[in-house]
Amino acid sequence: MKVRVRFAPSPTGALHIGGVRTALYNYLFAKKHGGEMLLRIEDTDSNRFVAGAEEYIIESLNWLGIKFDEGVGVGGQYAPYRQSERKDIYRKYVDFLLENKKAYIAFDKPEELEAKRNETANFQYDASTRLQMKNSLTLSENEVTEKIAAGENYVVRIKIEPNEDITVNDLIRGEVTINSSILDDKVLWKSADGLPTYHLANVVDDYLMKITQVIRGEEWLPSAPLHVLLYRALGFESAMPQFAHLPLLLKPEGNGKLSKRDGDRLGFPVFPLDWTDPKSGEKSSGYREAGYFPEALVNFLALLGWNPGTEQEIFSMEELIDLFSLDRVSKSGAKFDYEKGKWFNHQYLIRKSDEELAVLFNTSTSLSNQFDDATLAHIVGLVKERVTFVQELWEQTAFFFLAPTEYDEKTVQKRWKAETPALMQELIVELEKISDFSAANTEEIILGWISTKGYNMGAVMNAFRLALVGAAKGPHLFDITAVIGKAETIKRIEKAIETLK
RNA sequence: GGCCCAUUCGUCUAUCGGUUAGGACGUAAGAUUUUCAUUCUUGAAAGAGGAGUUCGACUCUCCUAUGGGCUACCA
Repeated sequence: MKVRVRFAPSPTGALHIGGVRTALYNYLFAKKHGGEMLLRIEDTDSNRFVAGAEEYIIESLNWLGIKFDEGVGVGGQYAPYRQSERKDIYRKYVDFLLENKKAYIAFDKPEELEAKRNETANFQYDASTRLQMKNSLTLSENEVTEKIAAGENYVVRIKIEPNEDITVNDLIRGEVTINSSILDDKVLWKSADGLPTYHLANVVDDYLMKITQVIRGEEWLPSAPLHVLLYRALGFESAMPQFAHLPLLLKPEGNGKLSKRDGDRLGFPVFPLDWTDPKSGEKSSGYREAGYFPEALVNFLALLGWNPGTEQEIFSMEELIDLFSLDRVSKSGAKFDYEKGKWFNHQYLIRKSDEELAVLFNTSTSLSNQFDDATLAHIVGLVKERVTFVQELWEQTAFFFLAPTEYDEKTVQKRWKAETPALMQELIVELEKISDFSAANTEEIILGWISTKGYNMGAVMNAFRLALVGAAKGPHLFDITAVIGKAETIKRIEKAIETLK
């Protein structure tokens, strides 16, 4: 049977990083088995619908290279893929359940239920209580039809038979068994917006869309037995998909799972892309805008809860697909370690060619075109080991483009002594004599000059660096002089002498 | 409260009854370097606790503890 999985987010805001990982695992699993993945939008809660969320989800996954074979934005033979557009389909199945006494109609109002919960500790709408409530089990058929005819609102609840052990065979956790008595008669059809709840819509759609594996977060594990019961009641049991409940992504400190509401307050983005909440106007940053490479984020996320059992850390999407397996997914939640995420980005950055980085660098800053492409690539290559993000390249290379306007005070105190100006004057004289200003040649001549004169290497070189860079940092000094050239090198030394005295 | 899931260095993890418990991030020290960084070397750092099962448990079972999830006409 062809593997078919789905990623089924709810458009209630930006997709967070945990959702991204779920999508990624679904994708890896599907591709590993030559199967298909579809995108279904679970918008059955009209109250929580957020404009733009659907587009955001699609753009995010697209950026990360997680591609759908079918679904919203792609189309396919099981369309529509937006649950709000499938209302009539669900209604048929609810009616089927009603006819077969697997579900019943209930008229209890939210306030009445609320009151019941307040007066009875651990109140649950189930086999032990439903006969005390207002529903088609306690009311006569006439009363029910009259109420409905009178326009009274009602919900449809599943009728859970008590005292039955229900076992869910989870691909990650093995057998999970619970007794049906602890389950409540969940609402399947809401009166508030005339739409099914997640449970019903989810089961019906997975069945109709021929889903073979349901790979979702662990927060769904408690309701998995309910879903199994729903498959049975609907007569879908023989086509029931397998379940795999993924461990959750946890906050780095304190406790709880990572959630949308964390925004930036944890000190790092929880969203793939920048996001502005349309209602509150609150802005949250995303990994893309923070400077992450999509491959790096994918690699980092893939390893949060899964590993191939080897000591390899860097994987391309193709390698991940090749190696992925659900039985190597861990069972316990993973705390999110942002520092490690940065390391992954650094690894991807240093693996990029100087030319490729130069292009990214060039577009990320608005520099003057004082250097040609080859020189720019050369400059980037000199410093790329030092940075995590492309946008950090500027602070590491600014002195190639601009002469220092100020000099780091500590370095001045340490490296610029009374005798330094005279030394620098001599250095200028030596530099003037050099015709081949390449790094190697300049270095040979200057170091030779220092040693024949018996000067202190550190005294000359550190002051020289201070004059060129303005601080005690930067790559090999003669790599800098070769790039900026003889005239600029001398000019900077003269300026330092003048400024620092 | 009830139910479910989990538990190896600070963090992500390897180990599928017999290992000096390995790797990575982070961290400490040292080396290299004319600066800073890189790089390299080395170090510190873990099986929650208690009972079993077994010749032998990190690994299997149970209990406890801790963490997490769920417990809506939200997903």
